[in-house]
Amino acid sequence: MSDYPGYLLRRASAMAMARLAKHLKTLHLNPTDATVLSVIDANPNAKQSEIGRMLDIARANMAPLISRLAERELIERQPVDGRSHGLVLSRAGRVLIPRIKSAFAEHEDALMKDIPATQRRALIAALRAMLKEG
Amino acid sequence: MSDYPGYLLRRASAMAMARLAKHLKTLHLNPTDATVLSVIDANPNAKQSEIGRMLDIARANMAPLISRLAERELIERQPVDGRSHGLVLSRAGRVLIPRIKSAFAEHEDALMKDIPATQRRALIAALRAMLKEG
DNA sequence: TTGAGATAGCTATATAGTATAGCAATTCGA
DNA sequence: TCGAATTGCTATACTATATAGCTATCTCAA
Repeated sequence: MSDYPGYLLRRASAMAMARLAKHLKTLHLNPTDATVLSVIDANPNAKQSEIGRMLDIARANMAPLISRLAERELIERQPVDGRSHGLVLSRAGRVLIPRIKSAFAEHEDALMKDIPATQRRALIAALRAMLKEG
Repeated sequence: MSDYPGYLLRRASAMAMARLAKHLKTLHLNPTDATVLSVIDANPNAKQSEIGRMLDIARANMAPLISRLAERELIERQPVDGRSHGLVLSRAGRVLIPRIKSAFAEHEDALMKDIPATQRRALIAALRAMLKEG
């Protein structure tokens, strides 16, 4: 429809998110939950405030998100000091990780399917540059 | 944070939308309203279902959006046939267009500021390819 | 050592964007 | 001409995100 990169960005992102959400539905996870789980996997014992900062999720929104994952027994909270706790995956959470990772990988492959390698590199560089001084 | 193009896409889009929304606030418009107005400007007398299809906005969501713009007297509805009507800008709507356009232009410039021309072309091509078989 | 300020987690609530289901009127097309 | 599709619309739901404020805890400099 448009030549505006900004508009293309919006549309492409919305399309990609919808598709990812659909795929993750088989795991009963939304993209954010799945991302949080894989970040916890990669950063065991990180505090939830740290996870939130990494993913740009506000403290207020992290709280119910983490409670939900804890209630589903996908993660565990381990006290670090009096006010914060480290997050780790539970057994069930660890079991889920390979499936999350392959869902992400499939998703990225589908996105990049028709994009030549040179363009991919440029795309990544361009998106990084945009984010750098967001 | 991540090397996943999909995740970068999501973050870049969110950042860009937030920034655009902030700029458009001076016109008391959100990005969607502003986009609809400029599409009506470019396609006078298009039906609202057509606008919706162009911008991928569901019929159910177009209705209140268009009512709002009509209530603010930025657009007018002209009967086309018994069930549909063409949309045109009102005087006030036309007055707004240059300001909307320059807000969009500034926004796109800001996004592309640190991105060399070659990368821009690749970015646009890549985003188009993604959307093509969304 | 203590007091101010920062931080962590949390609750409640508000706002916005989008999705689903369904309705009545109208138009299209085999 | 009659069934199917289209248009505009309402009501509603769901999700993501934003705002404000609370308590408890920790940090650090005076």
